[in-house]
Amino acid sequence: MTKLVGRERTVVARICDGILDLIKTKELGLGDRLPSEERLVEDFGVARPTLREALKILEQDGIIRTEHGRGRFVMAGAALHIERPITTFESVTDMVEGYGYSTTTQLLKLTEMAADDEIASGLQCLSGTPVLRIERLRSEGTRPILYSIDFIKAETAGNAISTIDWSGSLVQILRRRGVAPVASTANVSATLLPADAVKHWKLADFGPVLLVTETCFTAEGTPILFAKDYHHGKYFTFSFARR
Amino acid sequence: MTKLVGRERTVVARICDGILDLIKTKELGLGDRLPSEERLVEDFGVARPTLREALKILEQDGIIRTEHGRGRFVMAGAALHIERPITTFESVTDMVEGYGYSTTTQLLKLTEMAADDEIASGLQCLSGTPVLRIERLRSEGTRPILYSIDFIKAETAGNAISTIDWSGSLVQILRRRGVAPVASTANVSATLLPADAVKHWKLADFGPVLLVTETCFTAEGTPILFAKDYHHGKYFTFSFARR
DNA sequence: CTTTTAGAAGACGTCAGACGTCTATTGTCA
DNA sequence: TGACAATAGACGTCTGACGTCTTCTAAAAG
Repeated sequence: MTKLVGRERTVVARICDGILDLIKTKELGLGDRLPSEERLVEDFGVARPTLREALKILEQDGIIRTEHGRGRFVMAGAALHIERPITTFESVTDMVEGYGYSTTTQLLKLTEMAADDEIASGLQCLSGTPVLRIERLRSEGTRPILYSIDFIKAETAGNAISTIDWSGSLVQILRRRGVAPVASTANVSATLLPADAVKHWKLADFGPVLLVTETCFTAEGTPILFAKDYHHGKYFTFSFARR
Repeated sequence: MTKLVGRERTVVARICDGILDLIKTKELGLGDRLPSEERLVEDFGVARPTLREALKILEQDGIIRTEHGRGRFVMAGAALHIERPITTFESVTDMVEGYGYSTTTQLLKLTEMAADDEIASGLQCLSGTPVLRIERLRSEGTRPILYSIDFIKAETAGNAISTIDWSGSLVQILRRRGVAPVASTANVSATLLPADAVKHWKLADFGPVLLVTETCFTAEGTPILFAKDYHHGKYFTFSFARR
């Protein structure tokens, strides 16, 4: 599986890391000019096209800026280092852990239903397609901090519904079934908890919530999971870079 | 200013657009294999290193995935097309317009003050540094939808404070002063309007707000603007891709 | 002596061709 | 029939060269 033991994966990746190191170790500051391609080629012992592929990546990432005839310069993006950018795909479970919370997950309700328009649009299937609705609540101690509703096509779970431990990471469950989500389109808004959830599960005084609605895709581009995560406003805040 | 009239800027950019077009026009679907480098080199009439720079960009963007010895494949990222991704830097003014709102901006209060810890951290200056506090309200008709507080160093405005029309786009004002913000680190959370703002400006029943706190940087990496934008929960929702 | 201008140097942009390595397929041999 | 070796296709990297853009400098003009 992994043949990248002990060294970098590719030369290009190694160069990227090398240059990022230069910036991280303050050898290069904001606005500074990078060494010329010729110098970098010498320093890293690589060919120019290879070096340029690496530089293009950094440029694309907003780390450096290129000016024809002048050189390359460390850009604001280099300072825009975000600890846990929301733009990096990760499971809710990992995200919550990353925030330092140790939560318990409670499966509120597991139902099979027909996809309504919103779900069908999220999972890119036809309205009425059988889907699994997984309603869960994560709590830090006794305090609920994340109410979520996940939808997956019923066929994805197959007939393993009853054997699955739904209180674990949904992403991991899917990964084990060979349909690992690797990316998503997401949407964030501020709202309140759904009224029926408040009533059914006694979730009053939850306050403003950060609602993240996302459709997760496999590497092949198949929508595999549609999720609505209601993050307690006091416990969650998301960071990202804009450029 | 613009020497890119009539044609693409660079060959690499032209290739990127060309390949994205292939995907957009459905000539290439999710999971499909791209033509080989050799074929693409022929089709686009470019050299292989040049082509590869373009492909590296698309790979970095999550549009395609590369497998050594197998080829390149259209990835989920290609479907992850977001209309107005929050991860693209733009002024609040442009953002609001992009949402189709035609708002009027009201300058609530303009004060000079000493930076507290939060502001100092945002603008990366010392606590106590003189800053301008620009408190504004954008309304759609009579309905307030965006309450914002912006901070810039007093020295940035210089002695032009009184001559500036603060109801315009702050980003544009800065741009005209030669310190155009081009990127930012941002943070989003769900909360309510600050109590004092509600009281002073009669902003009750605003409901849950999406608070975006961001530090904007110039191309040189100088923090130039620290902003707190309270978006009305019912009127704003932000999209982005995660990968 | 000052100003203008042309040249050179430095740096990025692109092209051309070659070789290595990885994957998958095919065909042969046991 | 099954295992293995050869081969073709595709990406990864290297070498070298030429074009264009920016800047600086030094020579030429005033």
